[in-house]
Amino acid sequence: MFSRPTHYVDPMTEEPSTRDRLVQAATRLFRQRGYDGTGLTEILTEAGVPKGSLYHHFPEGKADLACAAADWTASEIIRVIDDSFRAAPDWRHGITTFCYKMAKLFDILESADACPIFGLLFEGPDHDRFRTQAEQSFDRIIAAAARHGQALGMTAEAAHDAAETFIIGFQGSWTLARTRRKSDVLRNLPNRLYGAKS
Amino acid sequence: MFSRPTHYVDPMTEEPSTRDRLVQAATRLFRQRGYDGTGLTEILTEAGVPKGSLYHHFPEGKADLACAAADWTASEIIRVIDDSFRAAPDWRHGITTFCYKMAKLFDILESADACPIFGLLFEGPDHDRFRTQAEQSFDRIIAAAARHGQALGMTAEAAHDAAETFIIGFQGSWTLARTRRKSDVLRNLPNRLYGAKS
DNA sequence: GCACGACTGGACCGATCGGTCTAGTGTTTT
DNA sequence: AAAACACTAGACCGATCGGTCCAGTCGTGC
Repeated sequence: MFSRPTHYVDPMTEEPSTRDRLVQAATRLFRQRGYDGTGLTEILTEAGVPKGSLYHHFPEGKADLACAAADWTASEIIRVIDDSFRAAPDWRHGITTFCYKMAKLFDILESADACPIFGLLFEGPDHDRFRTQAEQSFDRIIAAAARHGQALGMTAEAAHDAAETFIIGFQGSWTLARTRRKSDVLRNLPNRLYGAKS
Repeated sequence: MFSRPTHYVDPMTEEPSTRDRLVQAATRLFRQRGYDGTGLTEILTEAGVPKGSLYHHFPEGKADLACAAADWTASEIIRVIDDSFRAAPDWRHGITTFCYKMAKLFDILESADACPIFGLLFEGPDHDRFRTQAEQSFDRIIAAAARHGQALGMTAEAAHDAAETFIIGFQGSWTLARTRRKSDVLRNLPNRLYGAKS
């Protein structure tokens, strides 16, 4: 029997692993202050982890950590998408539920953070690595949404298109919502995309 | 007679003023690497300006410069919007022209830069100042687009709404175009928003 | 001429950056 | 018991960060 990989939360203990605490602290801070705006010490303090551990789990340091954070975020987003579509009778309902869920998150974050989805696209020295990472994460997210579209009767192509259009609109809406500090911009997105009246 | 304000380009000389060179270098670099990712020395080198001058023109330093850059960018965007609508027979034509112009810019920038419009929203220590600055700039841009909508027969409300929806879609499209390095995402935006076939 | 403000040029500063390195602590394997 | 390994702990490093300061250079008005 091979040992359980330590970078997942042990379901038996309450404590997330050191690695996970790093990833989650990093996710939060990168979203708030951006890649270059966040110092390693800040992340380490928030995670309650010494520097040595960071470079053990992420040999390439900050960039490595950022990619892990992006990956983790994408998975979280997909989870919310799946949740939103679970009981949705049609595409618009699923999208609307997702927007409302995210608007709630937006309010919790006090309108301060970057869009969780597109915050994946960090600037930074290693631009191309981040770009590639972001591209993959987006495609995962879009594919997840498209799957639900297909399950609701769309053709593969139509579903992919609808998912893409939605993610585009969502990203723009989040940013505008942030500058205005109004989560209703997010709740209004379905009306913008699919016509007034819900 | 009062002296000409030195922060505008003297139309008689070719040389942009020191202040303008700073703002333009800052605009370019902030767009490429973000606020925190750009060092002052980098900006100063690119602009060919010593540090003392920066703090003469922008007493509050980097933050001041960033706001000036955001303002300048907004004006440039509005200029492109006005250009795009100059000969447009209807809203969709104006928007389409704008998208094509920006797609061309996107290609020139080699897909590397952040969206010129929403790149205005810097992270940074002084978050609220930047947020306010971004909010005003967005409103200026949206108002500019809405004006053209009204001139083309929309009601004030409809025009504002259409402009807002478009800017939202544009921002999302730029980001997706960037991760995919495909400017066609921008050119396709009118089809997404207003239905296929141009 | 000379004084004065606007502006330039750049040395200098403490703080913080990301990253390295080594010592120490457990746990597992043999 | 001992060696091997996974991981923690944090002191330490040179580089670079944004910002300050002041001496020097103009152009202009008195």
